[in-house]
Amino acid sequence: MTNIKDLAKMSGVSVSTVSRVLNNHPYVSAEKKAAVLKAIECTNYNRNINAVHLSRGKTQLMGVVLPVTDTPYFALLLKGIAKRALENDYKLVLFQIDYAEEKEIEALQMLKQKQIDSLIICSRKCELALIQEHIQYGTIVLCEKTTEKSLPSVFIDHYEIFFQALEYLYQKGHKKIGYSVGRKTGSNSSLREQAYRDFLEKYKLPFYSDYIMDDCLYFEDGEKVMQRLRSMDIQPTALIITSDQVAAGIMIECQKEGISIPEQLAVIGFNNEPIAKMMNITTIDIPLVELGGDLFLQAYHGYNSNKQISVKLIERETV
Amino acid sequence: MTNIKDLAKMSGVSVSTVSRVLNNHPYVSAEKKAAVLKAIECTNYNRNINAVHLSRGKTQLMGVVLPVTDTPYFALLLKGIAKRALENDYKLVLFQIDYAEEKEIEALQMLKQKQIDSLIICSRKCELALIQEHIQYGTIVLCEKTTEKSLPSVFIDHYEIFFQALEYLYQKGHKKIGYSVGRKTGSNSSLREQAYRDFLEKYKLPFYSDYIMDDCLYFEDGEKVMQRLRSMDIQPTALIITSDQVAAGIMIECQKEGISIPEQLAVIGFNNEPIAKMMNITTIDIPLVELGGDLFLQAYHGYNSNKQISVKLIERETV
DNA sequence: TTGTATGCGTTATCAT
DNA sequence: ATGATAACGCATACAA
Repeated sequence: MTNIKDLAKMSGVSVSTVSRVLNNHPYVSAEKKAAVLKAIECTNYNRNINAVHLSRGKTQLMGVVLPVTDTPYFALLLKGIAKRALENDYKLVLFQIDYAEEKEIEALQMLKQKQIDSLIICSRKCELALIQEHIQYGTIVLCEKTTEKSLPSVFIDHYEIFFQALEYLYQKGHKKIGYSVGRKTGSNSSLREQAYRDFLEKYKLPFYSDYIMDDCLYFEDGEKVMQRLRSMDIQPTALIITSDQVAAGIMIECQKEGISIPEQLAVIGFNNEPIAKMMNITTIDIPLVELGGDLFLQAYHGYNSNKQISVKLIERETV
Repeated sequence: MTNIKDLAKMSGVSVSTVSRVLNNHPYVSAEKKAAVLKAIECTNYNRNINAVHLSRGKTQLMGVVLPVTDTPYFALLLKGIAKRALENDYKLVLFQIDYAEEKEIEALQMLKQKQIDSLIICSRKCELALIQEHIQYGTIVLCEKTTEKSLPSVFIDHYEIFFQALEYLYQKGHKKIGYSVGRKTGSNSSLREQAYRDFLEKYKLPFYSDYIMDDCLYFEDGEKVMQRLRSMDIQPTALIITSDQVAAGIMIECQKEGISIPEQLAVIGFNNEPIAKMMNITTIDIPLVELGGDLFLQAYHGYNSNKQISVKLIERETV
């Protein structure tokens, strides 16, 4: 492997001059530049980027923490992040951590160790305090509401939108409303449960713990939801499902069983995934790709702000 | 930032001893080790990983090239890769390159520059010769049949399976068969077209160029397929669709229009995605997660082999 | 078992 | 405009 020292020797200049040519610095004469360029050409030279990183203290690498990549929510978020990364010539280090907290901490470690310049945490499991400790080592951006915690974030207000969806169903006459989430852990789920409990409180409605169904991430989980529904003494008349693909699974299951939607069961999906449009599912439109892009840009520029992304309910035919 | 030099000074040993402690080398006395450990504790020391990389010439980073991450095919492949990476404590650098060849070359560059130790190319656009040139810099594993090109790979035989699907439809009485692909570029698509042409040749069937439909990646593209079908003078009686989610889109569209499947239109999907099971779609089962895992392991161990993953047709109710 | 000295490849500082 | 040299932080061959 040839290095700049070799190049310097070959082209009869110093290493500094070679470095200047490599980095397009001004103040280097045309002849010398040509000589260096020629040497680079001849030797098929390649810069050792690790040396550059060590010297500069930066890596042009951004970490992305997410539990899984094969659900629409995270896939679209990642799509938005990756798109902006591509535009800005930044590389992404993927931490697909499958809800393992220790791996989340590992990502924080990598920031500390300067292997990555910044970090986007799409879904958090560790304590906020731990994240706080690490912001000194690089930019960290969260995808949850952190306005009062002085941590950078781009987020949607899950409490607000969930409450809104519940109100919508209530206006339509529903009093027994269940819902599904991906995982019970995570700040989004907490916010949703809070909204749910506040809603019940507001209208003096009873709380049934089995109305909250977790582990609903994939299409086929729609089947599971319907099974659970059957096992309930008092069945809900409406469901809020936090992914359209799960909602679609429910619809297909209902079709098989002859349950008519929305007459016998109302369904609100989430994300406004393409499948929601095709199957006419009433849903919450969340601009996930845009959200991902904003996450990237905020991490990229190191802004310490909190940006809320607005969402809206799209009325279709399942309520 | 404290470094090993500081630690050495603090604990009254040499930098080498500190390094040994850091790397769990044997032959270091308990007292000195304790002293170093204490110094590490006190100073909240962190190793600068870039310096380690420079010194070692390795980064523990593996690159993954793929066009998009939000289609089931690539999402599941990535899932398999990420799973193995997690197990083996390896980090992934994601090149979500959106079919841009120059970005593919950039990944090759990063291998050359030692920013990544190895590279998995899930979908290729650049010349094989270019890849050949780069294997000297690190392990590269492809996800396509490369048996004769002496390039490492884990693959499925798209020609064979496509031909088999065509034969299956022919046995069922279909003579006008169309198909869809994600992109026309890419080796998989070429193989499929070859199988298609050979099939037509074998049974002396006519070739209609509009029977090959590209840009079918997402659920909503099912709508597009049906539109194209309507515009044809002679409509196919059967379709091979290279993603179950597109096939699902087609089924929903057909349901809306009152076209009965398989009576009026037969459909074979691909990948055996969860949606295929729920909607009873006849499909080609491809163990994508396993395939992804094998891609990782081969890149990880640097094996120079060619592993074929077997697939099978799953008969359900759409043919 | 421990320490010294050198290398890794580049950038940055400071002369000239 | 150019060059010498000192960082950057760590690993390791070699000597002791």
